[in-house]
Amino acid sequence: MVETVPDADKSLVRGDAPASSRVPLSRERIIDAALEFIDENGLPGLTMRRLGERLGVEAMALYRYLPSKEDLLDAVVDHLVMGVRADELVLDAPQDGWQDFLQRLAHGVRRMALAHPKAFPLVVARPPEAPWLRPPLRSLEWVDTFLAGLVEEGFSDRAAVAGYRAYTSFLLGHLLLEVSTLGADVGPLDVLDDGEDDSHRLREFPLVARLHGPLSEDHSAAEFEEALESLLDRMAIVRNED
Amino acid sequence: MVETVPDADKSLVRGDAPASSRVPLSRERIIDAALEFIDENGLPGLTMRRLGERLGVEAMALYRYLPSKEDLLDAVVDHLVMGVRADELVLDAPQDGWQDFLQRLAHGVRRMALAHPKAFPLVVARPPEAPWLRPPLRSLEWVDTFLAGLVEEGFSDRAAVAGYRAYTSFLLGHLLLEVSTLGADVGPLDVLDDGEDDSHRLREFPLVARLHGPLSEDHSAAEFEEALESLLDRMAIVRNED
DNA sequence: ACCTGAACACCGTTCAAGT
DNA sequence: ACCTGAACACCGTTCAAGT
Repeated sequence: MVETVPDADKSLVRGDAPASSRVPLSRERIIDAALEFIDENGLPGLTMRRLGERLGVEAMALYRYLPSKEDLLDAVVDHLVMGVRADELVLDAPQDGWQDFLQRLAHGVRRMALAHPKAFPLVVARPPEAPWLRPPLRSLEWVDTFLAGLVEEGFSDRAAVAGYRAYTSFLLGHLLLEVSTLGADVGPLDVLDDGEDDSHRLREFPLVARLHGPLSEDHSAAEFEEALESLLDRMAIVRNED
Repeated sequence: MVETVPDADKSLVRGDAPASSRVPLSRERIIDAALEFIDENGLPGLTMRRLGERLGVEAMALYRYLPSKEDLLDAVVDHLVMGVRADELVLDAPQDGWQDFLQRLAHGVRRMALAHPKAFPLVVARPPEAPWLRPPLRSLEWVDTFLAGLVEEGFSDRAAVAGYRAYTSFLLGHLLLEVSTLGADVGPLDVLDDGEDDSHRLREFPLVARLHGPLSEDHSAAEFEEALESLLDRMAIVRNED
């Protein structure tokens, strides 16, 4: 987001090397640039060489700050996951009960996902460090915050852990599907081919054809809300049974 | 699964080229081999060249049957999604009510996911052809079957569509997380590093340390069942409200 | 101290040529 | 009709060398 490069010398005619080398490279700067690149061009387009180019540097220079591309992607994921903690609307601990706490957290994660639809699948795809670090809450910090929040609000250990699992499953399913309809374009090689070929096959499936209208409507926000409420109701029952 | 190659000539000492070229290449054979390869070696290991090698052929030969690697991956996904229809335990239409229908379908998809944990993420990752073809039920066939099943059982059009969306979100979230703990190893480059570094950071998060036991237990099956029941209950309410 | 050039092994893909 | 050899443009990554 923040363009740290002073536009002093845009003198060079062809902007191939923006000479942003004034600000020295850093892990932070590389990670930010990678996320921006993914937001703009999609995951498959991200290349060490192209990322270097964007930073006014040869690809090999990046290896002084990150051991590999894998590590870069992990760092981007961490950046996103930790970014949710910086969201002022998401507070660290329950203030108005656990339900309010989980509501705010869910909306914070959703904002992150919608802000970076092409990067969010990464949060899911990177293999987790431990089986109980479940995306999208895949950090010790978040697991701790989450469990502490529930235990402090009267959940048993078992119920808190069960809640963590159900909650992450819910977030993942809903947000991944919502986001996939946004970040669908893999690049500029997108040929619009709707209409012809689709309607051909649609004649085989008259029900889908009839429901084409309702099927195309987007009610993601309302559906997210409803499913979240239903999950919280379910958790409330488990909590009181204990 | 089915080895169509007769083991007539395993005569060649080094098994580099299994000379399976007796059976001519075909789209089917390539897709099957690709799925097996992913099951064994993981997605990142799949390469046109290595897949050719497995089939006793140079990589370029594959291009007579599939236009690109992207198309190959799409074909693998289709193969998996359609494979669920061949599962005898999953029947096409409601026989004992819609709840039983959705239960059988959910378990069929789950069996597929657990049988191919390293390939299942593909079902999610491939960009959908239309926004209303939602993984893992991403085919006109399944959308039609699903909607027909519900409408036939008294759901309004709107309720059936809402059900389709809630149901796919549920399957995706639960199965992706269940499967990611299975297919976690990206290849043979897996260095086990548990113990030392983890326990170091764990001292910062005493609650996670305390709950390490419960957090490591696997109750996927029971949690899947419970969440599914809860979803069906929710759908039953929507159905009756209509 | 920080970056580059040249190189290596490996990709996906095309196409003329082999059998 | 079906497959291969050679080639192209592009990867991630290493390392000695430049400034």
